[in-house]
Amino acid sequence: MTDSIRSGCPINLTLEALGDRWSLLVIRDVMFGNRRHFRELLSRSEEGIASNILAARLKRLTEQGLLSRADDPTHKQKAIYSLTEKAIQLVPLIAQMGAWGRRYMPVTQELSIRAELLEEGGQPLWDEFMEDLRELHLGKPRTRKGPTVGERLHAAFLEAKGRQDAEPAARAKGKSA
Amino acid sequence: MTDSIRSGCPINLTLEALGDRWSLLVIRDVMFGNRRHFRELLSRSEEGIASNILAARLKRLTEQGLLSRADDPTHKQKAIYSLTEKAIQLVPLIAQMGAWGRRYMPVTQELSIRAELLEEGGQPLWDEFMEDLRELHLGKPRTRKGPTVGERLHAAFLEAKGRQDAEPAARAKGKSA
DNA sequence: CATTCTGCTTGCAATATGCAATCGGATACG
DNA sequence: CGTATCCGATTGCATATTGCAAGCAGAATG
Repeated sequence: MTDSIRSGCPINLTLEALGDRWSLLVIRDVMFGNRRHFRELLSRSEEGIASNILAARLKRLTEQGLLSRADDPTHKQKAIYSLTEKAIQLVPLIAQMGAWGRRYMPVTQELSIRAELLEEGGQPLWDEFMEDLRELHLGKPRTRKGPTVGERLHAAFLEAKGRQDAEPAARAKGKSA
Repeated sequence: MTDSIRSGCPINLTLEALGDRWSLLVIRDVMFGNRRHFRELLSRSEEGIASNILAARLKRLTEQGLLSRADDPTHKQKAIYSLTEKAIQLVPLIAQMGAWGRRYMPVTQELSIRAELLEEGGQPLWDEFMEDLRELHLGKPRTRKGPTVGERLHAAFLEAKGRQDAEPAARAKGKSA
């Protein structure tokens, strides 16, 4: 996490901002899981981030202008983390990461259903998602009606999860009943 | 560079494959700079990679199936590194990284001209570029004629560089003559 | 007043990175 | 030949980052 700039190349600078093992995972959890508090990010983390690492990343991401931090009115010690526009603009990048990972890495079905939908939806769906995120994190009311992209992704995730839970062990043998 | 899998999430797995400070820069140099030998990657590296890190990354990327290694017939100690299809499929991801970096990070004009062109060209240009890379790295002849995307990007880069060299220091004050 | 929850810190061991020097073999040049 | 250069790495060592477990003080809850 040294902040010294090695070169002015866009790829390099993006890598310096997000190219470690945790930063983008934190943003993913805020973005797709709507985790807004420290404890939520800590205890519901799929990968099991350590508290000191999470604290360091939240601090750095806030300093970098990717997250903003606000007091929670319901609890004087609670902090609410929100995505900034800069982070919301990462949606296409994250979608491409998901698409590539889904194609070439040993992903689990359950966790990749969202990536699949994002890939199928393409830029129009990404734009919708970004609109929804702006409402959720920046307070800008959206014009579109109906369920948000986040809700649709989450519903599909739960559906895939339910389908998998109902059908244990059978997958490994390729059976369907 | 631990290889233990933390979760089956596509984002996480992509991050585990490429989410360090150097892996993607090596791929970038092979892809855009057509650096195919160890020494080329080492000495012409914009960010100044150390030889032990480069060796470790080349080894790991080869093991991961992102690069392939072949003997150079002209020199028994030379190795030629080539992109695999898996790495060529990173073009959209890298293009999005460039686009985001260009928008939000303090990039240098000279080094971001290629990212700009890739962004403007969009998916059709990315597809062309990937076709060209397949010819260069996988030996698959391309159907299209004319200069490759790599050549066009490089020409634009040289042009931007020349323009900047001819006009020293003036940029900082916003003068044009 | 004790318990739980809040974001976050500390100590410490393990791992990764950065840097400079160097390796043994292959090639080029005289 | 002989020696200088090039080849893809490797080694030793200092520093930086990570991972893990435990603990912190203040705020809310019962």
